[in-house]
Amino acid sequence: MARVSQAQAQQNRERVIDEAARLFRERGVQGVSVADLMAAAGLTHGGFYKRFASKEALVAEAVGRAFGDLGERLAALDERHPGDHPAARRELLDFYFSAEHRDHAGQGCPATAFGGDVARESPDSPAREPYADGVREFARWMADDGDEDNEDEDNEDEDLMAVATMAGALMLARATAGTALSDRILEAARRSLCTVKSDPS
Amino acid sequence: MARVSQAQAQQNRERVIDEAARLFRERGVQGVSVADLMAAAGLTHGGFYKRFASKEALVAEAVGRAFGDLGERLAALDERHPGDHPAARRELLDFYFSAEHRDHAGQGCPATAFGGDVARESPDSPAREPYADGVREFARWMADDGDEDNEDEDNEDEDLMAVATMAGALMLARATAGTALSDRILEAARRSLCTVKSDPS
DNA sequence: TGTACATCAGTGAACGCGCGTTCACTGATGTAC
DNA sequence: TGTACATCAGTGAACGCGCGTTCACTGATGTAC
Repeated sequence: MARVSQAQAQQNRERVIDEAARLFRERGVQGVSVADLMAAAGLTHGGFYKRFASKEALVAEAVGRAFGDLGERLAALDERHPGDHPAARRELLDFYFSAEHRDHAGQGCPATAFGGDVARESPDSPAREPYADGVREFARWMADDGDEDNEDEDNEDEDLMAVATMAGALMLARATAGTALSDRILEAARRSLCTVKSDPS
Repeated sequence: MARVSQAQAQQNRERVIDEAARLFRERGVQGVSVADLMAAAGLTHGGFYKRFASKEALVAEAVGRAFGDLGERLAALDERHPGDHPAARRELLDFYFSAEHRDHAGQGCPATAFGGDVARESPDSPAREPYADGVREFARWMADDGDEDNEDEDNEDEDLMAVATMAGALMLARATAGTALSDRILEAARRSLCTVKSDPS
């Protein structure tokens, strides 16, 4: 097992990014070593720097990948509820505030899972751009009322706040996991957000 | 400089906890070494294990300290607005969503700054209890309408959601710091929360 | 109040370990003819 | 289509470094008389 076809090499690179997107969300950027990542992708650590400039560069790609996966998931929700964005949003919120989501950060919301880590990256860290882009897109999806045109500023605010409340509630629920408070937070969030925007405005 | 009076020793211990509460919030638990902490407190790292069982044990004390400081701050706000809790809450929110608060996590909200780290601690980590206690107390302060008695369940939900929105907005603002989005998030949060509860219910 | 000595807070060197990163090497892949 | 060889994806050992933790030591503090 030494040289490998270009197609295989590209696949290997993608697999490393996928594993990074999962493991970084689950254990934090500092909680996963380069060797861990490469092993998770079925490789040895030595080849890492053939494909990535540094661990920091991979973090940026992992953030982009995680938000990309979220985008695909959101698009799939819209396809399952054609012409009924509020229904898609309701289904998202149902998952978002589930114990399942709280207990599996690795497949979950990147805004929450990467939030603390990106906040502490240096101001010019390459991870910041994909993170901000991802949050913007996420808020836009929450806002999107099909093709209606009530896109005033107050609405934008409201949808940013929906994302903030979602990320905050999920973070608090995870940090208090195992207590009754954690379940209360998830329930309160579901109640709060599912009633605010689920009726056509 | 070797042995030191018991009073001095106790003061030194407190100083280490204070520095931990500050540095852990600023750089994250994994971003600060035991040697860093002891140096910040003006000591050498060797003596650490005379006062603390482990770094993990100090994390728990630092979380408790940070929430304790928050509690004192909230009490001081109430004293500055006697009999007018909504005004105290308004003043808190004004600070909470300020650029100052976003840019100085070390002195800021522990629910936000410790959230990601505590979420990733093991289920039986000693940091979890002070964290959950702190969040409960914080939500209770947000709820407290002086001595009125509209403490029904919906209200509890509402105040948990206030804390979730605050923590989420602050985390997102920090992770997107340096972009226009960050300022928009803070402004939207201020607008959203300052109007919801500032009028007497 | 003064002396003798045990205690122990803090020091600094050391421990094993895992980190991010580098590099000489290997052998299948891709290519030139 | 077949052969000869350069390329380079992945390997595994090694690098310097900083981590959490331990420990023998020091000398001022606290205490017994």
